[in-house]
Amino acid sequence: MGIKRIARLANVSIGTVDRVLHNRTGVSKETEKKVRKVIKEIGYTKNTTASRLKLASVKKIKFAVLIPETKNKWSYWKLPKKGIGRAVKELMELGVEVDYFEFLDSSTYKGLMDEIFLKDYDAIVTVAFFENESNELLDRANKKDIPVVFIDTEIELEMPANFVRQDSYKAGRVAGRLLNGLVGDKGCYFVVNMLNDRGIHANNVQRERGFRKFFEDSGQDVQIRTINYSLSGEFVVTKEMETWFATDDRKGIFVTNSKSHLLPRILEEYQVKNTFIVGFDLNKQNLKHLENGKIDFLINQQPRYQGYVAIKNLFNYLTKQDGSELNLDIPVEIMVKENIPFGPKVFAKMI
Amino acid sequence: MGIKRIARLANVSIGTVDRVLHNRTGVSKETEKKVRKVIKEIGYTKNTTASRLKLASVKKIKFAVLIPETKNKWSYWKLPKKGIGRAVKELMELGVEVDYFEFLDSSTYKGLMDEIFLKDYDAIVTVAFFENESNELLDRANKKDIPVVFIDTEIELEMPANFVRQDSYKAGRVAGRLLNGLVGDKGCYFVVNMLNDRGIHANNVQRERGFRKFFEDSGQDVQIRTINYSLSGEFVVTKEMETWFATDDRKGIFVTNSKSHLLPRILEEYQVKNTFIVGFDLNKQNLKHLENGKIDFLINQQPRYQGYVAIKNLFNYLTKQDGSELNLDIPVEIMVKENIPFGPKVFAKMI
DNA sequence: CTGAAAGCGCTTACAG
DNA sequence: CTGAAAGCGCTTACAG
Repeated sequence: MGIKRIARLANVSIGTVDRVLHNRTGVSKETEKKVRKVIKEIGYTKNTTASRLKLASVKKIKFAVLIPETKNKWSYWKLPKKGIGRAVKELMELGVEVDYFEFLDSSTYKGLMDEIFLKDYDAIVTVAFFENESNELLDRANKKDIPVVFIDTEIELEMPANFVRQDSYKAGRVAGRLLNGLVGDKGCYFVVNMLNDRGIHANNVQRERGFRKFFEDSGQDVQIRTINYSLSGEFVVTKEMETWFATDDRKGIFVTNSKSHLLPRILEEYQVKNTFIVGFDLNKQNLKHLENGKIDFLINQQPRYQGYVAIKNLFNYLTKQDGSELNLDIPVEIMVKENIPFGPKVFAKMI
Repeated sequence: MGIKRIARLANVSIGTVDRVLHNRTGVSKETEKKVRKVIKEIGYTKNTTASRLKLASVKKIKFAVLIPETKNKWSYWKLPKKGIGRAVKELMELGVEVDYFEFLDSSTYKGLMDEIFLKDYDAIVTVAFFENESNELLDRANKKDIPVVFIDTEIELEMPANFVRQDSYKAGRVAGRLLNGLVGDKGCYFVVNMLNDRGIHANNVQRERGFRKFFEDSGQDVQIRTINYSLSGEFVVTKEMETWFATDDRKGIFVTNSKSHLLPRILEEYQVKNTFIVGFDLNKQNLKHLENGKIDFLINQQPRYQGYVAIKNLFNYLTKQDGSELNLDIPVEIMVKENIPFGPKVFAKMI
């Protein structure tokens, strides 16, 4: 069982077996053939644990993680980072290390990317926010044969890439289904996009597309209006919103990002009743409103799990050539008041 | 770093360090104290991988899995078994082995339990279907210091026990929330329990309790009627069902087990319209009806994941004394047509 | 082109 | 009560 057995059966030393297994030079055609035959016959598979035990001390596996800043107290990005941290901790004794690089905008992204390529990382986990920069990173990584996983957001790139993210289009369809169930087929629906300094996010665009497609496919005669708000500065109620509040009484609002918690207070102020809300992400404010019934559904992207699984799967790829899960579709998890997770136990699944 | 360093710092041999670490006898108080001090100072933690690498060859970790029969083509129990298989495969190179025992009823359960205790298993994964037998198993395991994890179903036992299962009461509440959103507060609701030979299942009872509690808590004036059907033999439409079909036009049906797929055909036959259905489990027939819109929501218990995580967490307990996750609350996963997983990728999460 | 030896961190069996 | 040696399966550095 193992390299020793192969060596014995093939009548060579374990050093030679190792050379064949790693496709290293310095083995005669003859010997190689002999060894490969035995490997195949006994159905050898490498003991990754033993391998890493040895390598942990001499050849670390180093991850570069390039994500948005997490300094902000309620930063969403704390969550994937947490998942990454947990994965790294689990793999620490197998010689895994990580460096974090946190960007602010496309320019800092570029600068940190340069820094990353100066050192020799074995794999990169990042976020595809900027098309040009993402393409550059992927290109440079490919040339150096460094695997990359993009988490959270999928955008179209020039080369095939690995994404661990929720399918935003699908999530939008799910939101359509949920609101439709509550509001009915004669309703008036609103899609609310909250924009930050960078403008609208790729995920939000896809979510709206999916939402609209849901109603299109179902052949229902519903009205859907989109409202874009800028979140730079104070959140103010515009004229557009006021007319919106005055629409007939069956309403469904789909907030395409994590800010759905901004709506209930405003709706109350304007005495808008019977309005259902679907939003994204289990942040504290959103959960509060799910709890008190002012938000009806939240969609969870399992951000912790995304980070965790990106590292784990890259590790499997690097150590076992198992790249089967470098692309991962995170399920669209539907949360209501009654199934929100509390306590560490439930969250354990998502890490 | 490691046992060697401790030995050097404490001026003893690694053998002695090992004795202290494993609380073995044959170390003088003096030496022990000295060694413990160093261990504490350098914040030593054992390298589990190295440990298992050695032990894999001399001391296997053997799991006994005692679950209902999986022979039946569509057996639900194939799923946890699959998850268990995957976990065992992942841990194989660390010396993990498993034996499966499949029972039919309480008597075969008892017989297989006896068989299990004849050999020396390191841990047991089973299902708490039979109160007496479960208590006996737990008691005997406790006496031999063998950890046990019950999956799928939680029942009250005489001693504290580990459960990896979905909270059925909570799942019932979720079902209430979902149907309520669709049917409204003046609706008439039905709870349908499908009984097999063993009578009603503990999970079904809890699901119904949660469902009813949801409406009680929400203070809504709704009618809820329970109908129990025996599934032994043919599924027939009873007089009771017929009166039920004739009730006013807003209807919600909560099927407390995996058989919700039996209803759509019957409702059609009796021309019952506008009736919403919530059921459990992503079996093929249920998914078909979710797809074609005849079932509105399905609740997933992540059976694969339950099996997987039971093994993984028992392994962590046995090798790292980490028993923090032997009790696990599997999230109540809400499925609609738009977020049903297809293909292996998505299911990867649940294994 | 090939082999023998040392070592990763831990465990065990044996010697004293 | 304590230590020295051998070994888990793999990798590396060196010798020939």
